[in-house]
Amino acid sequence: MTLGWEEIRAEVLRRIRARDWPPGALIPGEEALAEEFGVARATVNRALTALAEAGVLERRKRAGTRVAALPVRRARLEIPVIRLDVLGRGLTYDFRLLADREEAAPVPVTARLGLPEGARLRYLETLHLAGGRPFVLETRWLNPAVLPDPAPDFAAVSANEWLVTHVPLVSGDIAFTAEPASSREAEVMGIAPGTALLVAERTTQGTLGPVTLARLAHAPGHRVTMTF
Amino acid sequence: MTLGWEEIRAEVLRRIRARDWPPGALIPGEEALAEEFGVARATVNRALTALAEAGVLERRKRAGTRVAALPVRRARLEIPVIRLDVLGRGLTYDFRLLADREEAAPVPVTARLGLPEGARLRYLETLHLAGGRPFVLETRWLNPAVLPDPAPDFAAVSANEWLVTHVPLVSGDIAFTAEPASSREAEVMGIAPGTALLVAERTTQGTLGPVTLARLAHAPGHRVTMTF
DNA sequence: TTGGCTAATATGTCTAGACATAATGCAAGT
DNA sequence: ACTTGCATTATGTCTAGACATATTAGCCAA
Repeated sequence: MTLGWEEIRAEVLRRIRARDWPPGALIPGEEALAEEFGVARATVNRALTALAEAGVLERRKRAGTRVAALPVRRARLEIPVIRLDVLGRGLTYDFRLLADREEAAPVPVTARLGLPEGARLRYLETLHLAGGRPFVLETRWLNPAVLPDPAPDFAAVSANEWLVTHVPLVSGDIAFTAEPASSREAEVMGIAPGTALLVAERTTQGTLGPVTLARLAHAPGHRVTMTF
Repeated sequence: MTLGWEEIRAEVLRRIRARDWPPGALIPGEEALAEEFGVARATVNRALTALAEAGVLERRKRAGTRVAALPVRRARLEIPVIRLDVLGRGLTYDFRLLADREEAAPVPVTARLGLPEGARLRYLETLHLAGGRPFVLETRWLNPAVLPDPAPDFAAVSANEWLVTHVPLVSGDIAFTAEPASSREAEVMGIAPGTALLVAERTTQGTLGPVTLARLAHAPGHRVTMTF
C-alpha cells in the first residue's frame, strides 16, 4: 500500500490529536517526514499545506511548522440562493415583490456601501415563501450604476438569484444579528411585533463598484447552521 | 516575467468575471492552459484546484472544468476563544462561573450529543464580561467521560478556552438563532425579558466521543460578521 | 430500446530534482 | 551594546514526466 497526501494528512492529524505533537510544538521538517513515510517531499507539502489552510498548523519559512497553539476554529457557511435553500428543505418556493422603486437612499445605507450621501438607489422589498408561508423578508438596496442594461423584471426573477449570475461579484460580507420584528415586518410576516428575528445583513462589492446591501429577516425559529 | 500559480488563478478569475468564460461554460483543459501560459500542467492544476475549493469552478475527471453556474458563496467564520474576541474589541475581559454541578441532562441535550437518555453530565453556567458588562452568557453541558483527569477548576479557567487546548476536538457544528431572553437570561444579563438575543449553539465531538454542547447567548446588539 | 462493455480523455496525484524566498542566528564591524 | 550583513535552513513553488482514476461516449448485443 502506497501512501497518498490525504493519508499523510490523516496521520499527521492523528499525531496532533493524540498529543504526540502537542499544541505549539515544532513538528519534523518536510524532508524528514517525506523520508519517514517514504514519499516525495511534495506529497508531504501538499498534506501540510492543507492542514495549514484548515488552521491546524502554522507554517513559516525557515522557522518550520508548528501545531497551532490556540487553533482558531473555522466554520464554513455556504450561502445558497434562497430558492435552493427552501427547496433543499423539501418545501415549495415562491416569492412576492412587495416594493420596487428608486429613491435617495438613507445615509446608513450609502455609508455601508461606500457611496456618496444622497445617492439614488433602487429599493426592492421581496417576501420569500417556503411551503406558502413567510420564510424571509428581504429588503435590498441596489446600485443601478453597476447593473447591466436592461435590468430584469424583479417580479419575475428574484434579485437574490439574478445578481449571482448576472453581475460579477467580487467580495462581500455578511453579519448576523438578532432584532425585534418591526411593525412592518410583523405585518408582512404575520407575526407579533417585537418577535426575535434572525437578521442577516449582506453587502456585496462588484468589479464596477458597490452592488447591493440586503437585509434578510428570517422567520422565527430559523437556524443558520455551519459545520467545522 | 514568469507566471506563478497565483497569477494564473487571478487571470482565470478575471476571465470568469469578464464573462469570457460565462457561468456554466467549459473552460480549456489543463494541458491547453499550461501551454498558453507557458507553465507546467501542475502549476495550472494548483490554480484551478484553488478556484474549485473556493467554489468558483466545478471540476470532474474526464468531463473537464466548468465555471460554476450558481456559485455557492462561501463565507468563513473564524470562531475565536471568547477572551480573545473581547480583547480584540479593545475591551477588558473577565468572567464569572455562576453554576457548576453534575446532573442528569435533559433529553434534548443528550439527544443532540448522541448520548443515552439520562446520562449524567457536568453543567456549567458562565457569564463572560467585556469592559465589565455582560457580553455572553454561556450555558454548557460537558461529557465528563471524555475529559482528562483531573479536570481543572472552571472558576479559574474558562471552559471555553480550556477545552480547546486540552481535549482533542475533531468536529462540530454551530447554529445561530434569534431567541427572546428568558427570565434567567434577562436577570443575569441585566436586560428586559423577551429582548431579542443572538444565540449560538455549538456541539463538539472529540476523538473519544461527544464532548460538549454549549449555548452562547450574546448581549443585545451583538454582530457576528464574516467576509467572503 | 436497454444494458453493459470498452476505449478515450481530463483531472488527480505522485516523483525527483531544482531554484526562490523568507526568517533566523551568528559574526563582524561600528 | 548595537547594528549590519551573510550564511543557513525550512518552506514555497515550479518543472517534466508518469501513472491512477473517474467518467463519458460510443459500440455492440440482448
